[in-house]
Amino acid sequence: MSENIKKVPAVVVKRLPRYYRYLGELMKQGIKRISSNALSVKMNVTASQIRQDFNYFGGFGQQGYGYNVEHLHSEIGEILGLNDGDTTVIVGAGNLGRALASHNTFEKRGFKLIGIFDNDESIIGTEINGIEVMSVDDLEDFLHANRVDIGILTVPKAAVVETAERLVKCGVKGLMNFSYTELNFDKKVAVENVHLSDPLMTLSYKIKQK
Amino acid sequence: MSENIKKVPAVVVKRLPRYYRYLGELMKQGIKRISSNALSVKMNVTASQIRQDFNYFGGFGQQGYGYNVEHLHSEIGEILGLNDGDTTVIVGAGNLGRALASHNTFEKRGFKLIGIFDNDESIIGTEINGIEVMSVDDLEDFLHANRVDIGILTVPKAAVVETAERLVKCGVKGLMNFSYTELNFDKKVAVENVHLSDPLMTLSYKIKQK
DNA sequence: TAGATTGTTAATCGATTAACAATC
DNA sequence: TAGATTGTTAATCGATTAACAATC
Repeated sequence: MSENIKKVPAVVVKRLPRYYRYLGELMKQGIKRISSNALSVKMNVTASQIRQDFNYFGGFGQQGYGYNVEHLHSEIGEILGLNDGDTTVIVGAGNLGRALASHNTFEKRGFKLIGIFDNDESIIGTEINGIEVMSVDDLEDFLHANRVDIGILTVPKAAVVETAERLVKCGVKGLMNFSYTELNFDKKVAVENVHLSDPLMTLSYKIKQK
Repeated sequence: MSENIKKVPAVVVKRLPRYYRYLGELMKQGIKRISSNALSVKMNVTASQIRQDFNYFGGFGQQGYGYNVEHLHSEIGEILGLNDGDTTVIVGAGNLGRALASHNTFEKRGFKLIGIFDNDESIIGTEINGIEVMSVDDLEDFLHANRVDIGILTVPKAAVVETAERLVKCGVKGLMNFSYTELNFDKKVAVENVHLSDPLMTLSYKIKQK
């Protein structure tokens, strides 16, 4: 029941989306409550870890009963900030940028895509998923006119640092970087570097071991 | 100098692609050798960890000198199996499937995309990145005629389990799953579940803490 | 109430870091 | 050779698991 005083380890935070996913699934199945033990079997982790993880945020269960699935799901969503209506822009309307824009997964988790930018004249003005592609030249204007929380970077590697800095300068607080470099900002800016080829490489490694 | 006897921790394997990336970058910059200490500064990890990690595979350095960048890079590539010419197919030619097919990152790491499949008649027969989209009905025929190592699953959630099983039944050894479920196969099949919304959610969390 | 299951403390395990002898 | 830096062992730290008292 302790307040959120001690810092939550990054490893715990990284597990939250997975809990969120499983609990969402349970809800869909109409399951109202679940014990840490039952959940541990489904998720293939220990019940101890589940209870420890949840207790970083102050215990959402009830002795003798377990956890209310819907309540726990919504609490984790709240912890992750999925109800904050975070706004995003995608910079780089290439294949990946377009795919992410068209994907509805992000919206489903409560993120609002409000702008797509590119520097290709032939793309600017076209629509992706109902949003008009704007020129990167208008990036600052847009960012000053609209609060943007998260920037999704699907620009070529060579452009990523400059683009990131422009976003940050205009108040963007988080960056999701898909290019083959690693962005590193000071503590003020949160960064997630996503390298799609990494899991493919570890797969390749695992296959060799078989 | 020990042989690859004790099992390499998963956490070490996961770091290999990152080393590979940094070493590739150093090569491009024309840097021939580097000490664990210099690399640790660049990568923002400890020199100790770097040396420990490499020693799981048997020490690639030289006392008093450091590591030969090109040699280390190629050794890590070898460990990851990037020279094995692993073949892949993409099942699901939606936005994400198309983006991955068009992306040249996978090829650059030595993976060969040899087939794309979908069930949409209007897509079948069209070309993506020079590869014709085939019908999923022909999946088994294709897999029997061609050795496929890794299957990349960009099908809707509802179809993923069945599709995965079909691939595995035909000898596919690894699966990269992009759908919003988690695949779990027995030890024989390697699986990497990639959830693109996870990093976005942890970003959202981190932003809240600032 | 008795049974179940949490919240939480204590024990264990594994991963990271420090230290240093080996050696290029 | 002297200096640098690895490979590797030992110490520390943190995360996971086990255990159990609290309590619904």
